[in-house]
Amino acid sequence: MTRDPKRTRPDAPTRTTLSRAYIAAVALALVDDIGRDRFSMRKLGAELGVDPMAVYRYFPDQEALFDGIAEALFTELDVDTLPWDGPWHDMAGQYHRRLRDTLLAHPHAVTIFATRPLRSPAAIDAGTRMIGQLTAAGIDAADALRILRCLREFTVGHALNLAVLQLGARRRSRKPRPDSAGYNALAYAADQAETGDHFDLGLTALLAALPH
Amino acid sequence: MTRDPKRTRPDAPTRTTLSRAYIAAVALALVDDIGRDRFSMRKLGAELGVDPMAVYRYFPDQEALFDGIAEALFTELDVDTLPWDGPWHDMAGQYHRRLRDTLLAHPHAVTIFATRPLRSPAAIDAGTRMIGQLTAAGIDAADALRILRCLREFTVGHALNLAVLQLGARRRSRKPRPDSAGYNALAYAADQAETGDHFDLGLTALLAALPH
DNA sequence: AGTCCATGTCTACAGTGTAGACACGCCCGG
DNA sequence: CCGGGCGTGTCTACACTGTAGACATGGACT
Repeated sequence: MTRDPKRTRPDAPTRTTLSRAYIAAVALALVDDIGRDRFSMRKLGAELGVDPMAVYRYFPDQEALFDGIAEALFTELDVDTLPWDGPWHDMAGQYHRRLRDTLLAHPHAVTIFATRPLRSPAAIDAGTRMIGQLTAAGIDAADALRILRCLREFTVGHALNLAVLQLGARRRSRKPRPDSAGYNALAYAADQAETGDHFDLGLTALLAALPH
Repeated sequence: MTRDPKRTRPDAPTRTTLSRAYIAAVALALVDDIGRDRFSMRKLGAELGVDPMAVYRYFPDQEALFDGIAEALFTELDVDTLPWDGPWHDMAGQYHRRLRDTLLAHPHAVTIFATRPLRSPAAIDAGTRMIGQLTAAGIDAADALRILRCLREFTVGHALNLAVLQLGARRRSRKPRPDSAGYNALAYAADQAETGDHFDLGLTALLAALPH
């Protein structure tokens, strides 16, 4: 089961005190390990080597901690290294591909990311920069936001769908054999289409049909 | 707060015994009222006028009950009345618009729907019918599945995003005034773009760029 | 030296999902 | 007619959850 027994867990920064970022990173690693539903503040405390209540000095409640996890995922995107100077199609394409890859690297955390708005300064800053790049290309600001929302919603929906399928397949393991009665056109198509290889199809379709 | 004090709750079918469908419908109504996080089996039992443990005669656990809620949402789509005989663009367009409308009518239940695969017979049947309509139009089965996945992922991602924004706005109520420092290009664009009116943009873009 | 405050700890409480034994009504073979 | 099974709802109990509130402690600053 644990393919990677020594799962990478962020090292404590010489263990002086806790910090929001460190707690969020450990919480993310714990969610990666055991999933959101098995996650608990007590287990997080144990993982931190600290009383569970200590976390509440840094986050008002579990919901805020999950906001922190979403933030940690966002910083993993490293948006500063995007092509902010080229055509916006390149920037947007790369950004959403990175978003997809990052989310799929944390399948257990995708629902956490997908179910809350990201309002951290870094995220807002990236959003404004994107809007700016589109308006610089002659696109109305409102249209720019619409376009970016479409791309983002497709990407997040895609990652969420894949994560759900992948995690659900683990416990069900129901794949009808080609000779069984349940093997219909849908199952046949699913056999042909590798799961997840349609992301580029949708992304390029969206980019192609939207204004340049 | 409760704009609609007498919230429509499905009538008991002359109250002989419970049933999976009835329990799922009441659970959905309860989630609509109080949200998924405040939902509990005990409250569901109270709403049903029955011991909480009675539900476990019909669903093995809460997760299975939520599967039932997702099923209830799917049946609300009434897929039989889709234009199964016309061009598949019409069928797919109408289907995903209905899906969006239904999900937005249950903002508190969107996360439940989005975070589990739908494997009910009705859903599988609808899926195979859709695949069939696309292959009848000369599209390879694997490509048909890819196309449908793109559309579905965009739609679900969209509904999830809107639900999250709408529900989050209720508790935060943070909308920067135009004269404040936090009013940047993103906030300006958000003021211009009505939330949610970009769905047609993305859907038609996807349909236009995909094979006919 | 004394005060304050940030940080971590402890206890406690209300509420959760659900396992397992129990009670009651209906149906059906004798 | 009966008696027993069985489907359905009930009750109790347990391990576990998030988190409020009081407490300890150690270093920093006056």
